[in-house]
Amino acid sequence: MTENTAAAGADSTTSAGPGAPAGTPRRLRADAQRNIDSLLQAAKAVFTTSGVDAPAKEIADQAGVGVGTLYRHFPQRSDLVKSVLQREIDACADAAPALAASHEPGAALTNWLHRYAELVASKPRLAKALHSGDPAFDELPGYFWQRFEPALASLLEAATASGEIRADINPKDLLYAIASLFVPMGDDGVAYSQRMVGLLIDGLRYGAEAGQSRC
Amino acid sequence: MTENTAAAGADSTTSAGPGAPAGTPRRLRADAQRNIDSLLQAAKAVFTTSGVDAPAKEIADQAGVGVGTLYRHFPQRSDLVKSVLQREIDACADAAPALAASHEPGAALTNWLHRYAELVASKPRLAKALHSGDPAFDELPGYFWQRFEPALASLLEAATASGEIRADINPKDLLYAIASLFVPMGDDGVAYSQRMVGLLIDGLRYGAEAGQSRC
DNA sequence: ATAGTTACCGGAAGAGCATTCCACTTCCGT
DNA sequence: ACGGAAGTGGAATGCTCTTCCGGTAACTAT
Repeated sequence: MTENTAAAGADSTTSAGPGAPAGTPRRLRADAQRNIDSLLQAAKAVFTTSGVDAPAKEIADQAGVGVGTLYRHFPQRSDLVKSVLQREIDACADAAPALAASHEPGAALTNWLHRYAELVASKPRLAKALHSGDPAFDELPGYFWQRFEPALASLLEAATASGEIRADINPKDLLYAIASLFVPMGDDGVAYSQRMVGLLIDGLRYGAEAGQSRC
Repeated sequence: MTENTAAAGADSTTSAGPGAPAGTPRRLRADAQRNIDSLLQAAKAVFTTSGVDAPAKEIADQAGVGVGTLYRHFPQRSDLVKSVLQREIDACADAAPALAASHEPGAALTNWLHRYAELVASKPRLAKALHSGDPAFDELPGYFWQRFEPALASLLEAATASGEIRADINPKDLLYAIASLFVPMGDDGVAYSQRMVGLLIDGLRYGAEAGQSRC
């Protein structure tokens, strides 16, 4: 994961923001950036163990900062949830080029798809919060596709070019199909869903040799 | 997903001693029953205006009782939510025979379907809480079908017998279809969904004269 | 009808969490 | 090294949930 993480503001980092209204080219101080990282890391851990409604102090303690610092960077709880998800999306999307560089195209693709499935599977509570109708999360689905579609597209392209994968696969469809497999599942069905995803990936291979399979 | 028809029997009368458990349903005192009614009515109102997370005191005040009384009858918040929903389901289901007695079969059917659609449409937040994975609500879907399927079945039967409605309609399918129309909608799309339901109901009529319409 | 026996009511008290505020600390440019 | 500004931490405040118990009103036996 690269250093992204604007807190609530959604700005900062490298871009000076030409479109921004004379706003904040001010770079974040080093300790502030460090604390934000700690908070996001702690929040991710606490969210998975104690749920998204965990006490703020628990997150602050785990990050080794005061609650004031938490509220400074994430005035609303939804800001924290949003940033955690964005960071996870980034981490997963950034893994695509890395895998492409270190594996055969076919292996890179399947590895990444499992990584993606893992991400989708491990966030049932976050996904619920996300679809709760809270307008604070409206931008997340867009970010999701914006990051994942190009990432998968390049992997697919490489695998197709090397002849390991058939050519009639649409990235968005595949992402959506895998995500759908996990929707109805609770905590138990994860293994089942993993098997289904494996089947799906095998299906990708099939067409490469046999031309076109059934629907 | 497979809905389970869980037995929703579970009455509030838990026999205390093994000595005389039979025949002592321990009737509720009159004022207690009155307060429970007030609480359910108030909870319904507050849930729709302030959401399911509204303060307990707000509900107690609106019901004209103390918070102690609320917690006596509904120790858990989910108990209150569950009871409110059951009461609404009951009210809607009980409206079916009443409509059948006071209207032509066709009118009774369409009136009831609109009533049902209204119920489904007005409870997005409650529905969310219901699907939140909390096992406290596991029995509710079963109760839903158990009450509504027979209610609609009798209305459909009468309307079919009088020739106003075609015969190839399955009660459960129709209930599910109407409920589905409201799923993706937020607060704005209610009007749209209502139009779709109207269309659906018109479709029921169509087949009665012309045989079989498009899907 | 009356007195006795409960079940039940109501709100005050205790505990926990979210959020704010500001004196103090740490960083960065000069 | 120094001064100013950005950033920090945690005490303080207010709100809410939940429990508890003295008082009250409803049933019951006579």
